Amino acid sequence: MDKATRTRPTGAARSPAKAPGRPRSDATRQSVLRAAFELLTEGGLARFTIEGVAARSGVARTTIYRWWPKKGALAMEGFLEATAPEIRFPKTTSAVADMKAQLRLCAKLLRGRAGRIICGVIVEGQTDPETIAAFIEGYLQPRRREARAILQRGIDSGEMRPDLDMSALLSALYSPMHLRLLLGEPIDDAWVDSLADTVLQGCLATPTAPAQVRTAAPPRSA
Amino acid sequence: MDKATRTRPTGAARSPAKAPGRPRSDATRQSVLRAAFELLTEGGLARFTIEGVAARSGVARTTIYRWWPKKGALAMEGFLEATAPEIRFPKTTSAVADMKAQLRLCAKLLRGRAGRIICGVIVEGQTDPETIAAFIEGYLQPRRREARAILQRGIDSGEMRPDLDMSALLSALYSPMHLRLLLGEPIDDAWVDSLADTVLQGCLATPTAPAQVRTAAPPRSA
Amino acid sequence: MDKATRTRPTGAARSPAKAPGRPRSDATRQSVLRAAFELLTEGGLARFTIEGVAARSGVARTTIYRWWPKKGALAMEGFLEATAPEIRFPKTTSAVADMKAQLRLCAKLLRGRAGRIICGVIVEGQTDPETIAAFIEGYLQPRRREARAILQRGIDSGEMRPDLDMSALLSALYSPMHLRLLLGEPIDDAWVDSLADTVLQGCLATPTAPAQVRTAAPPRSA
Amino acid sequence: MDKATRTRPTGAARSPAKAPGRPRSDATRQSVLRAAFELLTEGGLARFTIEGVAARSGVARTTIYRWWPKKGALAMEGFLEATAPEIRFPKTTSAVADMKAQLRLCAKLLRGRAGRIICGVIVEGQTDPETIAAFIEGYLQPRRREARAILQRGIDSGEMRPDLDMSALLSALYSPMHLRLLLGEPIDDAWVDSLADTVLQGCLATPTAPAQVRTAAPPRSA
DNA sequence: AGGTAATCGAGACGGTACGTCAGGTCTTATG
DNA sequence: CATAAGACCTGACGTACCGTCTCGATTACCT
Repeated sequence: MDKATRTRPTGAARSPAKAPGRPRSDATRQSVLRAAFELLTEGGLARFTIEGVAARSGVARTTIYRWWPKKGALAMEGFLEATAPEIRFPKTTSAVADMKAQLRLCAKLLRGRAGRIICGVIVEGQTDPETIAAFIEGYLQPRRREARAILQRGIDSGEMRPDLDMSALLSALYSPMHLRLLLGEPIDDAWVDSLADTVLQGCLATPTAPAQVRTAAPPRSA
Repeated sequence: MDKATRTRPTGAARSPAKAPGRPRSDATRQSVLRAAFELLTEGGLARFTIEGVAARSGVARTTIYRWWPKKGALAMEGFLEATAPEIRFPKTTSAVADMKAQLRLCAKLLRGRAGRIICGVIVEGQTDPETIAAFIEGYLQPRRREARAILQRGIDSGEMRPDLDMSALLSALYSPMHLRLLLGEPIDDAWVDSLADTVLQGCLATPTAPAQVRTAAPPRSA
Repeated sequence: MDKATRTRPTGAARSPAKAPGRPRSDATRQSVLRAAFELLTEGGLARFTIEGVAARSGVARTTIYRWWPKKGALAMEGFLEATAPEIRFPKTTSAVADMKAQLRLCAKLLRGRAGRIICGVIVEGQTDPETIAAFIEGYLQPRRREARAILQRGIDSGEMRPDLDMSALLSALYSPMHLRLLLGEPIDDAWVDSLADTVLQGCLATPTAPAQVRTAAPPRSA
Repeated sequence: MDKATRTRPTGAARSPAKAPGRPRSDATRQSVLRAAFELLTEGGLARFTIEGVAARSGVARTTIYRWWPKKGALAMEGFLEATAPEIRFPKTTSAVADMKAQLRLCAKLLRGRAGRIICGVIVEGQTDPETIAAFIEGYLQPRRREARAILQRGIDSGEMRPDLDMSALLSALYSPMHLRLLLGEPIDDAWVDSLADTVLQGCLATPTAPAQVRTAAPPRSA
């Protein structure tokens, strides 16, 4: 975010040294993020409080405020820190199959601890635009980019229509599960699959009988 | 909602009946709900506070707590009170046209003051399941019911496939705009239309060339 | 001070009832004042902190702020509450004797716990004029009034000059011990006596040899 | 004061001596003292804060802490630095006249910026004995010494009684104006004069009618 | 010239207290 | 009973300074 900027003012400068005063303690940063993540995960939002994070992390409140002036920023960073490694993208077969695989992966993420945090981030975002921006930028966009790539491969291979409205399509695929998350409704794989089928069914180059769509799209063959 | 029940636990008597003590003042109720709605609308969430509502409505805090023990309940009730009349359902031509009309109507609602409130309700709902339930029950369900009816008419008339997964379809159509609302992204009619086109395109009984879908579906004719 | 005003807005109204809501708890008030007094007495100034008072008294910080928006006000009121009964005025013989008696009494007060508090009040007063005013009004004035009466009796009886500049005289008699208090210097009775002798020696109607003043002035007799 | 000692623990050598490391920057010292003085003068105590001094002087906080571990020490040194030159002692006529002249001079000082600082020093002194000591040593004592000299001259010339209790007398003359300062009461020359008259009236070798004292003491004549 | 030893600036960090805001609960009196 | 008014406790907020600490960059003197 901007701590990076703070730590290393000149983005370019790869010179190892530069910061004047005492260097920022990474241990402190880690421990704050971890505490934030845990609290958000356990008590979810209600328990997620700067005081709480300070208490659990053993870091002074003031220090937290120094680096994360907004609670949302803290939540978001804690989230990214903790879930970044979890984001694995699927291999490749047909575009539809890949798409569904990624959706299932995403659903799994939402079902887990990360789901609670996303709710927290969105809630915080209601009061602070920057948090929302960070969320979109740091979480949604990457996923959309990847999904876009998958779809593009589908178009290129002739599996999918070339006139897809990608933006709309991605919304139709990803929004529902996030809204469900916020509404506390379950997000199981079956549901995700049926959504994907329903939405993708009109996107194939060769419109097929509904039943067929269910079993992944046959390339251009037929 | 349930204040009726609370005021007069003697289920049977809905007649003008005799209440033991001083009867609940409707003026008070109204003024609280109006204040809540205004605050939520103006300051949105940050300003929406029991204290604030009490101050603006001129009602004692205690009284508010008595009737709306959860902030979410207050928000939700204020929301319904104020927006119920605004919910107009579209006439009828083709199912697709009706669907798009309703989606646009809904989008308009979200763009307006009601949008702010919905965010508030969802946020409150994160801490209080009852609020979420009330939201789903009182706002989402009616809309879905109506949409379902539209789609059913489409199926019955042969305009749409008979094997639609309605639930998934409705999610695909309605969730994206609500998520956009929460993310602070604009919800204009053009976007809504392109979403509807994208999603509905695979739902027609007679798969059409993409361009054709754009101009509303021709009934069964061709 | 003004809590009185707050509790009973209409000064005149001695009618037993009037305050709307829940009446102020006197237990709370007492316990805050006591805690304040103790802290001031023990740790003197450094330890005298709203948080500390709250902790020791078991009263919520907010409640303290409600009634004593300035720390000085709290110190002052605690001081008066606790020392009011201690202020005993001397009997009567000759004016000079009475005067010295009162001075000794005052010195004793300053030597005790009250001394610490007076320092606190004066310190707080440096930032808040109202505190200083309360101190002058509530502590200094009463003492001066009494001293004035003593001197007046002395004049009436012919013991003292009729042309005394009372104001200056009182300053000369009372200020030194208060300044000593602030400077942490001891205030023993011998010192007080020698001061009184020195200052009063020029105030007698019949100027006497220095030594004679020491043994209190003989009324008009000689 | 003692920074010398601190800088060069090798007590003996006050000669240009050998300092191992980088010598202390006098520019820094000056600028800190000036900033301290200004802040104390302008905002009086509330604004007088190490951070503030650092900010205004452009000197690092650490550096300030190194040389003035107590805020009081800083205040005191800044005070002396800035007011030392202002301390002018009166010439000579009669002892009483000299005395009054010096009192007026002192009053003038207290009325000015120095007054604010003295308050600050005394306040700080409440928490730190060294500050009080420095204040007494560096400010009060010099004045008292001079006053003592004046009175001694008066005694020697026969103008004043030889049995004066100097210590008490000085207290009676100097304390009142300092206490007034702390209480925020005005210290005008007229008031100072009347105090001096009242107190000194009993100190003359030849007791006089009150009116006469008012117009300065007649040397030895009568 | 290099080493040693100090000052000085910059800033992170853990703390304490501040004063405020909101949430809830309670105690009274009145309608 | 429902209301209004308000006292009270709780918990968190965000801020201001404090005093300590770690760095690196100077700036001397002393080999």
